Amino acid sequence: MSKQLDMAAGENCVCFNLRWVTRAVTQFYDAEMRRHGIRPTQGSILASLNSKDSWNMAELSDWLGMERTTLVRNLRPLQRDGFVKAVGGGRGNRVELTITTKGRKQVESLTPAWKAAQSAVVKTLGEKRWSAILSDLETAALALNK
Amino acid sequence: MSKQLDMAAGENCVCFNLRWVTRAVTQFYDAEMRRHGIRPTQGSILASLNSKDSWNMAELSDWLGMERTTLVRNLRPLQRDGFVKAVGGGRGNRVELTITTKGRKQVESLTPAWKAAQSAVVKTLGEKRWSAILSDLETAALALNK
DNA sequence: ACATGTTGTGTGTATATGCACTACTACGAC
DNA sequence: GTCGTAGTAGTGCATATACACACAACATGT
Repeated sequence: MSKQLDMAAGENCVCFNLRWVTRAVTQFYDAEMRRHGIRPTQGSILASLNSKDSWNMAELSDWLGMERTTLVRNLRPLQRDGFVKAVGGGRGNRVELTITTKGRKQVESLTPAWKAAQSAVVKTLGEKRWSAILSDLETAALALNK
Repeated sequence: MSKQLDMAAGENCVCFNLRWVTRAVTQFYDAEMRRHGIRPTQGSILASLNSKDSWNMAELSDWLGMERTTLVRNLRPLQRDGFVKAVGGGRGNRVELTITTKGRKQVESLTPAWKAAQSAVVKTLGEKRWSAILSDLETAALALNK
């Protein structure tokens, strides 16, 4: 049987459905990661910082697809907890963002929890289907950013 | 060429990718809807209220897949602006949530903006793929809620 | 009548998100 | 040199999110 949804019907709002699923998935990852004192969003930021020596604000926000001013605020708990160091910055000045040693340790100790969540989520549809979905969603998101 | 992603690699975190795409899609819908003074999340809530005469808090949060305490707060701007009426409520008492006449009018005047955004987003991948993706994502989200 | 468990609602605190706006720097045109 | 413009970073305000907790009403067993 086909699973066609009527995309002109309000109940099938792409935005609402994506937000709904994202809430559920985020809660699932969060449940695995919270005992390390790190949220999924923060984990993504740390992982990016861990993959390249130095970033400035605009570069990193671009990479993460996160609004620049959102990133400014999302970095604060990570700076407060000593996972990220920001040198320079202030109005008009470039800031140099780097992950600290403590931050790298956090990424490492976090990895098993992330893997557990990721693997459980991937199992729901299988790797192939998830790969196709993420690839399609990336296509859609990039098309909207034009 | 195949588009297989390595789902064990950190860059392909399902949570991060869903959050990223959802941010982009939400911004897109929001750009269409904001001139009506309504955000996408609020629109979803109003549309639900519009589809059934009376809800209480737990029912509606369940229907929306939105944490109950999140819904309590998300309703506030809608009550403040006179789109939703809450009768009863308070600690321990059931609340009866209903959309007002003003709320119904808002839903109607909002519909063209929603349709414009929905249609533009659907065009990025085509109706068929979006239907399949939403259907799969629903399967995944339900599996995680077990 | 009373204890108790279940259901239903709201608050405290913290993070996540983004538009409009401010403010400073750097650099090129002149 | 200075003037304008593009680039970069941060703030004000409002919404969105959810866990831990508090509290009230109700059913039910004793």
